[in-house]
Amino acid sequence: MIVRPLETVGANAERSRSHNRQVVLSRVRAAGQIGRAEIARSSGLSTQAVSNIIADLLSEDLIVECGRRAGVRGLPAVQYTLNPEGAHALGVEIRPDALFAAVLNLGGETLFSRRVALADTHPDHVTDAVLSLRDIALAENPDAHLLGAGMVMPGPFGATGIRESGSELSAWDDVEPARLFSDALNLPVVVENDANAAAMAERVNGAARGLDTYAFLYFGTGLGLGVVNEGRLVAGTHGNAGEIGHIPVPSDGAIVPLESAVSRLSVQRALGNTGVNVESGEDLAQLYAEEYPALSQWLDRTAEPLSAAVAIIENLFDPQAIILGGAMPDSLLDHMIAGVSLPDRSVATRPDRERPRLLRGASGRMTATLGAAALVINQAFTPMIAAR
Amino acid sequence: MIVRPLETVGANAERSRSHNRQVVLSRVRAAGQIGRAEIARSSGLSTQAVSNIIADLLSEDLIVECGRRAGVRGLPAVQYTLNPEGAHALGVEIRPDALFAAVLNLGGETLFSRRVALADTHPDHVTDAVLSLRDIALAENPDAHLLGAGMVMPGPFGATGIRESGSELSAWDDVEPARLFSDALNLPVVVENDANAAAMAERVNGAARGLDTYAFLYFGTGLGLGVVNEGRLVAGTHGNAGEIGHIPVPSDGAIVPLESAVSRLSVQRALGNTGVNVESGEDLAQLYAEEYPALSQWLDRTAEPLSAAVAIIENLFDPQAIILGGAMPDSLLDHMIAGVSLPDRSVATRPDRERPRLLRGASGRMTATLGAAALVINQAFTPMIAAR
DNA sequence: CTTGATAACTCAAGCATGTTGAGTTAATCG
DNA sequence: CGATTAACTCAACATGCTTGAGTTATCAAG
Repeated sequence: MIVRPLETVGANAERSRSHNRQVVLSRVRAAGQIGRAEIARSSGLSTQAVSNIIADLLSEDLIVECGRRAGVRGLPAVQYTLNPEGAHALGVEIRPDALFAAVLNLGGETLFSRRVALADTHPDHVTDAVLSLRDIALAENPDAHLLGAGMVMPGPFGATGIRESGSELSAWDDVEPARLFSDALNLPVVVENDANAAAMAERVNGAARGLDTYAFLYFGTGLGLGVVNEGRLVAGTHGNAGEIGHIPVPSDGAIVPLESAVSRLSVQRALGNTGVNVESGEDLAQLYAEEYPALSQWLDRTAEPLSAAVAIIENLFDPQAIILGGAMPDSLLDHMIAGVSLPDRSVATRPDRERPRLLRGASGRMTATLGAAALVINQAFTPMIAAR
Repeated sequence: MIVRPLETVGANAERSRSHNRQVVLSRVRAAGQIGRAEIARSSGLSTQAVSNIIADLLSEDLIVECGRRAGVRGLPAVQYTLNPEGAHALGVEIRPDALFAAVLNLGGETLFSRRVALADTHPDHVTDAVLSLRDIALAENPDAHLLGAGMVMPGPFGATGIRESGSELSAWDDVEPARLFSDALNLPVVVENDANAAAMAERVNGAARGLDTYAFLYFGTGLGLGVVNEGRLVAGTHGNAGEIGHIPVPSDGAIVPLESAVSRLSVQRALGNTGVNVESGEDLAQLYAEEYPALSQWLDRTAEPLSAAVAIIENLFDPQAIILGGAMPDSLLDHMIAGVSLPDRSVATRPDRERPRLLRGASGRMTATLGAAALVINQAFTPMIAAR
């Protein structure tokens, strides 16, 4: 029950059905409400096939009937919508010092979220902690029907050049986390890094609703980028794509790694130099509200490197939008977005845009955890033959 | 018969078969030679299903038997390989002043390539020219069985901020090229930009053989990037992903667009300042062999911006390799590759790498044209349910 | 108010394709 | 040389989609 096997797989009747169910579900989600004939037209399936699948989905409570469409000739089409409470997903974020868990429903609404401290990051101990959080979540939501679990772990995965001793969970190097948790939870498990997960959270219930090609600039400890292309994460060879914190950008006449200028750590350092210690997002929001000079200066200095990063992302990925979010107060995110100078010479400059090029996404310390669950929700809507 | 409809489509028996054929073909290509049972194991299909498909492929001459596997217990497995001459693809590159065409076989070998001058870039005229080139190609290769045609056109597509008046084919703005050529040629047609097409050429028969996640830095007029993630092109919202020429990079203390420092145009300008006019790749190769100072200096100056670009690509995409190619002589490409300083702090630095991080790809003015045909060849090996 | 057009939907038969399990064949191993 | 192993074939079977005829509910036109 592990995910990422990645090899494209052959189709048979059973897998076709599973694929078609997801095609139908994704149409229902995209449309909000929709009738069978319309799904059939847009999916290339016969109305009969769609009818059969709809009957299945109804009996599993994944969708519900919601009236009939009137105003046109012919038999009024019975409309269907997602039933948000029809299925749920568990999201877990593992950090060196704490464990976060959340439960989302199909509609992307948060039903549960919790933090527990983590004394020991050894895989066995983490597994126990995850199991007990799962139990608490299920005790508080007895009707939750878990489709699977998403796990967020500190990247980059495997041994790479970006190792910083101490900052990672070294005992995990020989463990295959997906298998470990899948066996422990007895659920399908997806593992992703924080930025990718957070990007998915925006798609399931956030600024990326309705988008399928976008990038999410995630403020974590450093800075990460989650890229979604045609509804699927661009993960790279080892799942380490989007390490945007390390790219060289201009800042005040020098070339620096992006996250040394634009990140939580960077603002903490800047404020620390003035003797101010920020612990939480609230502290930052407070200082921002007070127009604390060192913070304003730091924000001003993010404009240049951030603009460069935006230019890079837009030109390399041609996304529908770039979303900023994560561990940074909304007010600061908005300020940074306002400060970005969007180059006119960019593939993103088009006369027919109907959406801003930069958006603010979900922020706060649960962002990645919610994203972990969102990975599973998104999967429920992603047709599966021929790709993960 | 247009490609890029993009919406995931429902599966039925017929589409499953088509998908499975491509799964089988891709396994045969990947393995070089392989038996039915092994394909079955790796694809999740039954041996019987694979046998049936193999029988089809044999009767269509797409594969051929090539002996039996010996040395193991049990009935020796009959092995199959691709028949390179089993199918062919037409590639066409449209430039403002000329039309290039090529025919590739399934093995990626070039059977035909031709250039004709283009007096008029009006769609009707271009279509006529394409048709007559197709006729010549078929006359010289009467046994060619065309699967489809790939078209390369100057990007970016649609109206964007990167328009440079005159450099584009403005009469094309209201035309849907894929439909136009599909109707004219009566073949399935794929349209891509030059960098993306060139990237595919490397995969079909070049430096990216066996890779499925890589980036191709393409020297055209400017500089483009073709990104392949899990065997599929990352095209972006409007097919304009990979416009790497416009990203800001450091060069000699300044921040410049990458292609102002690293591109064909850039080297021409640098040499032009010394009174030398380079017309062709041969001129450049010649100057390089002569160690012409202005060229050496230009090459030295590419190292810094190119290194930045490589760092950006590696950290954003986590590819198996980055390939440099296009309109630049091999000797210059090699020199540039040697000059790139690969950061140790990168997701690409891993102990278990068995491939260089930078490779030289196909170069020359036909690169993109061959890539156009390669798009079609690649498609023949790409399972199709649930994605373009 | 009737009649026809239209479109969604259902039913049942038909069909393509994959699966299963019982043989068959041809190698290696002991 | 017999046992074992593994690839392969055959035929019955299962699944899930399609097709085409028939039903129902609405709108539009006379």
